[in-house]
Amino acid sequence: MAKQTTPELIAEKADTLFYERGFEATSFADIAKAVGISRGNFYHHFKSKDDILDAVITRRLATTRAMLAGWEEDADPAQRIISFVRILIVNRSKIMAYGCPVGTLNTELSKLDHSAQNRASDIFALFRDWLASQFAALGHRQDAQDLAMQLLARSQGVAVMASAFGDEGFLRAEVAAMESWLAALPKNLTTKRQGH
Amino acid sequence: MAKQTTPELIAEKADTLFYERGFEATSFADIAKAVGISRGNFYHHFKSKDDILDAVITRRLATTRAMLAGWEEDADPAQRIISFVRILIVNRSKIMAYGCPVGTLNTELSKLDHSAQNRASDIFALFRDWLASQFAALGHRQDAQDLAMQLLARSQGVAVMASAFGDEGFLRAEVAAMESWLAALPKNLTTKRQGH
DNA sequence: TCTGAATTAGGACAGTTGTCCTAATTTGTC
DNA sequence: GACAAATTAGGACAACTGTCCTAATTCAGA
Repeated sequence: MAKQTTPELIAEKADTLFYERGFEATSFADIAKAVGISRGNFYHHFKSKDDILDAVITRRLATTRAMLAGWEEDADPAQRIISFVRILIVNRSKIMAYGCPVGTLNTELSKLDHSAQNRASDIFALFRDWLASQFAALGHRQDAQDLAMQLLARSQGVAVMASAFGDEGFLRAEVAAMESWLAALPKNLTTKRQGH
Repeated sequence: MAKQTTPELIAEKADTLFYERGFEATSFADIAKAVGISRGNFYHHFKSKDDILDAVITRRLATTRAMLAGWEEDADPAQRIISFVRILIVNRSKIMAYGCPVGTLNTELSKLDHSAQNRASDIFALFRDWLASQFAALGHRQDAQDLAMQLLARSQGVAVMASAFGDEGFLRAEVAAMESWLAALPKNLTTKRQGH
């Protein structure tokens, strides 16, 4: 593994802190402590806190792309979608403690009326477009985007409720229900054409 | 209308600010300005910011109970549930700007590891239990709680995505889909008994 | 080994935070 | 109208915020 530069290390630690505590609630002092550098040193790498947020979003866009690319190794689009659904299981501890990193960041930036909210929603757009292409590969050309948004929204709802109630059982039940829903979707509609 | 006491007025203005900006991002100065009283005056009514949060949650519990009671005037349980779903439409402007007040408060308090998060989730519990009793009245005795949680989660997912993308079309489409789902639910299962 | 650039630590800075105190004012009751 | 209680304004307080500066250190290339 290549050695991490200081800006990369700052972005990584800030990413975790912004997720676990929120953007506003995380101070420079918190990040400095996590990285192990002095507070005043930040401004050689980032000119403001918003700049760090920008780097964190860029980082999340990159890790999301990498994760989606990894799921592409599975030949079956249905299995790829199941990989997406199962991140709820894989990350269940963090999700029950802090919610979904993408959803909660978007929510916070909306409230702060922060200009970076548009870039944050691009992370959602990555998932949406990737899911839509999987649904399209399953033959759902007409409603690929709708199905993608539905699944994305449902995952968000699960994350919010599981975190609010600390209810792992609900999370697991909903993941199972989403997999059943996926299996029950009509397939091989490739040649079917619906009138406009 | 009875004249509002100062503590009530503080709780009302804080309620709005906590919703629109978040709990942490709202300062005493912000609330003081909204109420029109001096900053130092707070401590005669509330001994800390957490005390104000407590009053805000108490207020939200009360307004939620009142709203649910209002919906009870409709004789048809299915229509009552539709009243719930349609708050997404009624409050769409605020939801697209700030998300769901209940969900976003729970999310923020989770991240802050705040002791009031349990009380905040009680607001969700009010909705869940009320919805469950409506589903039970529709004949879904066995799975009333599950259906309530599903509908609650779906609403939360819609609020998160509609706010992230600023997508009113998605919000409206999902409300319509939830109403269709409700209409398609099997009814009059009152006499049916499933084992155990 | 020398030199210029990159990186660092530590602190100064003005502003804001939640909290608390005191003194003045208003209020309700006799 | 007098008086005790409730309520108010305004500011003090230490701690913390994001930002910025300067001087010391480390590093890379000749």
